[in-house]
Amino acid sequence: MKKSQTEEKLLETTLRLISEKGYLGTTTREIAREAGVTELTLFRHFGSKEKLFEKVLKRYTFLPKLKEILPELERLPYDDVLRILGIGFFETLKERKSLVKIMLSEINIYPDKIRIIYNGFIDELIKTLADYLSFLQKRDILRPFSPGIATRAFLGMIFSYFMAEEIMGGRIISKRKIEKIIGEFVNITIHGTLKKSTLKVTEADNECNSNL
Amino acid sequence: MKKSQTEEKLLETTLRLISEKGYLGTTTREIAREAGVTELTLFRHFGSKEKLFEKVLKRYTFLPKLKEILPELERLPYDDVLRILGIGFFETLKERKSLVKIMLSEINIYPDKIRIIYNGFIDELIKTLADYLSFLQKRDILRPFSPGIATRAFLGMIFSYFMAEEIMGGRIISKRKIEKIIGEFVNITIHGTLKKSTLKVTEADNECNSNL
DNA sequence: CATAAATGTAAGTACTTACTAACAATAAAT
DNA sequence: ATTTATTGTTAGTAAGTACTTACATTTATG
Repeated sequence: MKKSQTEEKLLETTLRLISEKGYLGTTTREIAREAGVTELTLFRHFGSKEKLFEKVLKRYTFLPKLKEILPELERLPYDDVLRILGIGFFETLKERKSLVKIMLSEINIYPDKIRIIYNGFIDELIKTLADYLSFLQKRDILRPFSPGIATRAFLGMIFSYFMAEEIMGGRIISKRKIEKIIGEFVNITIHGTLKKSTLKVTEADNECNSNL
Repeated sequence: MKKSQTEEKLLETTLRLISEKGYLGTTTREIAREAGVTELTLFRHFGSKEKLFEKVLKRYTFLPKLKEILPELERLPYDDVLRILGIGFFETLKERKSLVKIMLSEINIYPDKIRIIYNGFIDELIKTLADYLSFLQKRDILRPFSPGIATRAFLGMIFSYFMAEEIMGGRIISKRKIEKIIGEFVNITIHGTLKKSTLKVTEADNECNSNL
């Protein structure tokens, strides 16, 4: 077999096994067997278990596709932007579920390696969406609030739902269902961030929360 | 030393070490040494490493205190209820940070043991808050939406923030800062769930989201 | 003080781990 | 077809793991 093919198979297998059983819970013998090669081949290609792990993290990093599609979205209505971004975020998490699992379980043992991936994905996404919210604020469409925190609120709803269902619950959520859920999340976020005048609101609605 | 004191020390030490280095990354030798006893003492008390781990999970389970305080809150204004519950939720996560770390890193290896804890805490909290939202909907204070999903949205914001900062970021968030952040989360949730008429809104605000 | 409960010491077992050495067999490239 | 790159086989090492046994020592309690 060609060198690159063998390495590819080993990387795949390592990603899967470590996401299922953890770094320490996965043995090099097992990886090699599941990849259909000898343990020695594994070491000839990657030198050590830890180097193999590092290559896995580099190879299966998140794609920055969400950041790329946002500029095209800026002419769509607010709720469509949130919906498309939200669904894209969830689908990315689902595609990279194995990587997410590894990040969660190995963050304490390899914080540096994991944080590089985490920041490269989340920070940029937050910044992009926050800039968009900030833009809508300046156009007086959204009420005043911290765009960074609102972004984290919206993405946080989705991430927590993913965590609860797909990671902790071990369930696989259908596309239809997640679209419905994210639709509700979008509604809450829209009503929660739109300027009241945009909602055709009268004045003196500051105490609206206290009269219950 | 008294039996109970030794066991207590061992349980504490196990919680801390496993939360830092994972179940497989923590050796019984190390636990015993850090607890100031012999490895043999550990086995005499708990029989096996796994049984010790189970006792740790049982002992340091989340307290259901949030559920208990909610009935007293029902006469407070909506925003105060959310704020108090949100801060309480975050503080609980922070207090049990070690347990949260263990749950995240061992969910794949011991899904049954972990899910018992997870469900015992989260499910009940969601149900309680969702019932409260449902109650406000029936009194026509909140607009129609799924109470369960809205609850998960609100708690999800907070949980994700906790994950991002305290777990992935390794930062410790001050009480002052988290109160400010949760204040923003509460604002979004309130505006996102209150009935428009409560916001003194005119009719025909259905298309408000599409005219951007 | 005396009895019993708890802990320590030390040695060891059976097993698993990441990783290596020497040599033979196979597949790919020229 | 022949060289070269890649893999397999087999055996092994040194270290670490959870856990045990037998016996001595300490500590708490009545």
